[in-house]
Amino acid sequence: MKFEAVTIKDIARALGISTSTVSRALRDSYEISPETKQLVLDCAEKLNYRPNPIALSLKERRSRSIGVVVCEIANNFFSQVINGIESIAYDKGYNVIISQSRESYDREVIDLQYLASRSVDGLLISLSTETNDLSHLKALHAKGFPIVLFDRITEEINTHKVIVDNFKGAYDATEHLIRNGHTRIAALTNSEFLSITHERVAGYKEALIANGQKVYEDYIQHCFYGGMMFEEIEDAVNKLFTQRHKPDAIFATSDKLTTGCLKTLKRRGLKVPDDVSVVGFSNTDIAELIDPPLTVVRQPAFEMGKDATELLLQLIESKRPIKEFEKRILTPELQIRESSIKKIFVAE
Amino acid sequence: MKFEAVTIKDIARALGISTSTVSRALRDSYEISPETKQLVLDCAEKLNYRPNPIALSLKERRSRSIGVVVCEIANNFFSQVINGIESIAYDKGYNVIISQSRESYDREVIDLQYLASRSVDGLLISLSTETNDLSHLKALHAKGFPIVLFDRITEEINTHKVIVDNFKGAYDATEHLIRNGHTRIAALTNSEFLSITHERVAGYKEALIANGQKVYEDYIQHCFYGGMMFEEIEDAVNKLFTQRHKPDAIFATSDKLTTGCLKTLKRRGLKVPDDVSVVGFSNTDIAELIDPPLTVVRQPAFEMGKDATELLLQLIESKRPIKEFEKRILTPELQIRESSIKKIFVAE
DNA sequence: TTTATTTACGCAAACGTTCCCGATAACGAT
DNA sequence: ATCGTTATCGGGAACGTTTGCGTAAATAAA
Repeated sequence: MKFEAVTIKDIARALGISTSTVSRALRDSYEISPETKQLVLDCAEKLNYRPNPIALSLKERRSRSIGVVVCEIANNFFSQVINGIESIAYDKGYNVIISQSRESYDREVIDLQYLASRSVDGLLISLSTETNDLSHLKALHAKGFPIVLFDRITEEINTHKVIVDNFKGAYDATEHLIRNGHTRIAALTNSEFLSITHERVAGYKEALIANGQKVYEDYIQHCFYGGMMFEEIEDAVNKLFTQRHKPDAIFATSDKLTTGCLKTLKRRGLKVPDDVSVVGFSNTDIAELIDPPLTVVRQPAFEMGKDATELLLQLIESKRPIKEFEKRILTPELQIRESSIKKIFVAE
Repeated sequence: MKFEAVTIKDIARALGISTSTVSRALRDSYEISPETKQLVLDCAEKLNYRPNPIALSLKERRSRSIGVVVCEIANNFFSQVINGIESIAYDKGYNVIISQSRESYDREVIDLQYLASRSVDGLLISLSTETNDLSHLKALHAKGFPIVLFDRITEEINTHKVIVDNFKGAYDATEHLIRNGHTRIAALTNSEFLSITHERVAGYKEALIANGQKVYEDYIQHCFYGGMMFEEIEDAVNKLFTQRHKPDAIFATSDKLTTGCLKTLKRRGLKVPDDVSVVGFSNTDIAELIDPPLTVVRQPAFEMGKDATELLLQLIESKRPIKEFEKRILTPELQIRESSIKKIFVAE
């Protein structure tokens, strides 16, 4: 179905004047007489004229839209980030175009190519768990295409970045478990390619060491696909419980891993926190409703989206090339609830 | 920062041929010699040429993008719908542009204007809870702009629609509560403007009547803003418990209302299901982890997104105006867990 | 050899805007 | 009467592509 829209030409024809005059009248140029302006304005109103953003984009060589690539939309953390992105973009008159990589490197490359071929003015991206090779991003970045990295970043590209203090988040969570008497703390985490994995595992290890506990590599389970299929998490948790010394606590480093872990434990009939304590990175808004109420490391997701978008628009709208880049590090919050408090010390 | 891209002209200049030849060579036209084609292809490859989708959009008067308006992205149900939308759009080479109305009528109108001014080829929309006047949608629809309504629809506009069987979902949920011995079932629901409110409340009432129970209007609490602010839900729940006969069960008709209801009950110290049972529409993926495991009416959100997008693309890509419209009604699923099972009948 | 057909390419218009240059007319100043 | 201003408008190129039409050369048919 073709949907015919009224253009500046229609107004010109209706009024018997030129398109240039119409254009200028609409933009309130000084070289158009007040009478003509009013005529044009009235006519535009009557015909319900709307400027064609595509023609404008072509002319101005900018689309006033930004691309977003995340692994998944249906995820508490990322949907909150997108919320933040949209809030800023909306205020500044930018459209938001969203792509999901679904944790696939190939899709990430395709998404990037697609978005970057000048249909968007800039890009916000959180890397997929499969992504190791960064040439697709580097090529774009080298050409001067505005990119801001958030959450899952890489040091290989010199641009604005927004993350949370993952080390601190993991350190605090682990130390909290230690202070509550846990001595065999396992970590359930993402692919080793990811920056967040490194930072969070480092925080976890450092907390163990600082508190005189040893790091057992067998206690660290990686989920290469970030738990995109449930079996992956199930296998990882099961491996944890086939060790000679079963863990007495699990630290999960992402939203999906945390809920996947809890489901697996429940299905195995393991009680939290009696049999095993759990604390995880999560942005769910019903942590308090979970059985038991879940101790989480909560990220300021909305803030992250806002900050990343502000930095991107700054990049896009700057006249001269920017050479100094910023790395914003937001602070995660440890929300302590019952899932991480060993009952044995409390009971009678 | 300007980001210069290589165009068809650059290739033409480099090869000393015309732009038409380049264009035709790239589109593998029969009237270009194999040698020239190869030359052009090689050159395009070397310069890393990407066609400019904006120029194409202007030429073809279509943008290959669709607009989506929902009240909120950070919501289990809607993010799953968007997931479905994106999956189809991606396959068909369409971009997805997302706007949030945040349950505000004014923002919905603005979003619509913005998207519809020919930057998108069609629109998927779920109405905001505030929306009563539909003239903004009607005007667009009258001009032949392709629109598909989903979830919160209206009968005032004749186009494709995709919903779930809200009546059945509510009926089944209510009947389930009745069969489990509940006699004072309250309903926590959205604004009366919304189609889903009507349908779900109707199902609730019908189930009561069919099972010989009376309908008390005081047991039906509406949240005009759909629970966008928590206090709204809190107030509604509190009102329920200031009745002379306190309800022994609550049926909540949306994701946000369900979780908000549970939070309020928890904060009031009311036990579910001992003090009051709860069943609600919800697409959370951790219903089983909630205390107690939550009985939900789950909507096939991903399917809904897919179906709506398929219908929209069908509308967009059809040569002649479509006059026969479809209303797809998907089936919701009642997932029974413990939150709706009165313990008193089970105990000792 | 002449004519008709094919092959392979270029010209230019078009999509909807903006904006640089002119162009015209009216008017006051010389 | 001539000139410079000012006010007001139109012509046309440009953004990157596609495509109808024209046309030259090469080939085939007569």
